[in-house]
Amino acid sequence: MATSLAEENYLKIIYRLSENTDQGVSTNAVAELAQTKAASVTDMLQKLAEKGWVIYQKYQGVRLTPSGQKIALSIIRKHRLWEVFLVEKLGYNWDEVHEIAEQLEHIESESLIQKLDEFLGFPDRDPHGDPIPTRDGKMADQIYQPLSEIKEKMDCVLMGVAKDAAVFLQLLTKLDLNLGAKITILEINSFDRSLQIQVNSAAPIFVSHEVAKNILVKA
Amino acid sequence: MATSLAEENYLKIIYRLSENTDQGVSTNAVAELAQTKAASVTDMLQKLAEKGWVIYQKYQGVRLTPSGQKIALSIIRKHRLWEVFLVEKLGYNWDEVHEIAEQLEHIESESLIQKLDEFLGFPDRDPHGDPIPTRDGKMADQIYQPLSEIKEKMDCVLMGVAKDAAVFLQLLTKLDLNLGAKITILEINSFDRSLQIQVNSAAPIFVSHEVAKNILVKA
DNA sequence: ATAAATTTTTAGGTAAGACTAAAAAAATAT
DNA sequence: ATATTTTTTTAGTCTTACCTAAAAATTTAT
Repeated sequence: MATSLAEENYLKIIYRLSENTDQGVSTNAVAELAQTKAASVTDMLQKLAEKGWVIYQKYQGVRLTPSGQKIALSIIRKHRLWEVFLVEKLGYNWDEVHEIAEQLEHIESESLIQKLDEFLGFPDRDPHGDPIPTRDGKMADQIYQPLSEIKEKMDCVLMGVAKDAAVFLQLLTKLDLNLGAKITILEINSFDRSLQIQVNSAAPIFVSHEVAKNILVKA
Repeated sequence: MATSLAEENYLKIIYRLSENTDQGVSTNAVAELAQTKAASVTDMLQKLAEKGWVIYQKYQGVRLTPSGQKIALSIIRKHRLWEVFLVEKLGYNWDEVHEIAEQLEHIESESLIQKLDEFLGFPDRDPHGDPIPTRDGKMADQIYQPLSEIKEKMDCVLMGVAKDAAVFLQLLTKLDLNLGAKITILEINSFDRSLQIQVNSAAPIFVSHEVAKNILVKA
């Protein structure tokens, strides 16, 4: 069945909100991410339920059916492949690609995505370290852990981010915290849980707990 | 001012229909290309006129204003650059790219098109030989002439096509009539104006006047 | 020049996807 | 346990872009 742009965006949002919980996703949470009003969300959830892409019961939140999940994953796959293209082939920085990929993810062509995937050398992570779902709708787990959970004195490598807001990514870039950066944790301050770290053996810097939570590393 | 997808398509269609004539473009002609009804076209023309993109007077047809033309050319520029990408980088054939480019042409990002243009090596023709408008909205003339206008015994090179319907392009491909093919006109049959030609020095073949009209060559 | 045919426009409606305001249900606090 | 607050839903509109049917203008044919 055909999916409209609005429907695809809702499914993607519901998917994202479902990742952390096995509860139904609340109307308000969806409204916030969709940048719309709760009343509009209710409307749309009813429509998505009719089409069989979500399970929705009044006041009980919403969850994706297998077919809804499949659609969401195909949008995410397209989004992430296009991000790889934008960074690897067109030379964008990792903080610049999100908006453009939001548009490109809705282009409809099976063959296009297959050929793009091949052109990019079948990448399995996007420029933010997020796994790219496979063609048959399987997505690898996020195997990396937040920097905030690494112990003092340990070494690790920056493999991804848990948040791709441009302001956050720009901060990381400014601190030389790029994909693949070698990080040594010198000290964790118990007061505010901020970290003193060394990036690529340069002079030590401080990062807040909030930042560390959103940096994903391989120990 | 922002342009919706529908508006962009109308402007593009009006541009195309204006290319051959300096008359206003008729409502019906637009309706046919837009695959919609004349009444819907009238609605839209009034809206486009309010926005200052077309000059429209009841029963008098429509023509683009400079700002409307600028929008149309930017859509055409995007369409053709994406076609180059699809053929040159992703390995599509020239008869497969039109539909996908119809979607990609509406992606909105100045920087994306600049970077794409650069990535492709600043091409000035698309895979069908059509000129790509420049960033500031200038489009080179179609400098090639139809094969149907070349004299007997002359040699020429296939530089483009005047029609990009898939069935036509597939026929050309089957006849080995690809971009750059060397064509020698052996004979023009006065009865039906069909041509006997030789392609890349292979065995002679016949093509109809209709086909010859839509093949663009450099003498 | 008038009649017939065609094209174009107007009028009135529909569906998608958003909105506001008000009502209803659920969650939280006293 | 009841009152208050918050969340969610319903009801009623709006805009965009399309539709059909009928009216009006234009073009073509006689």
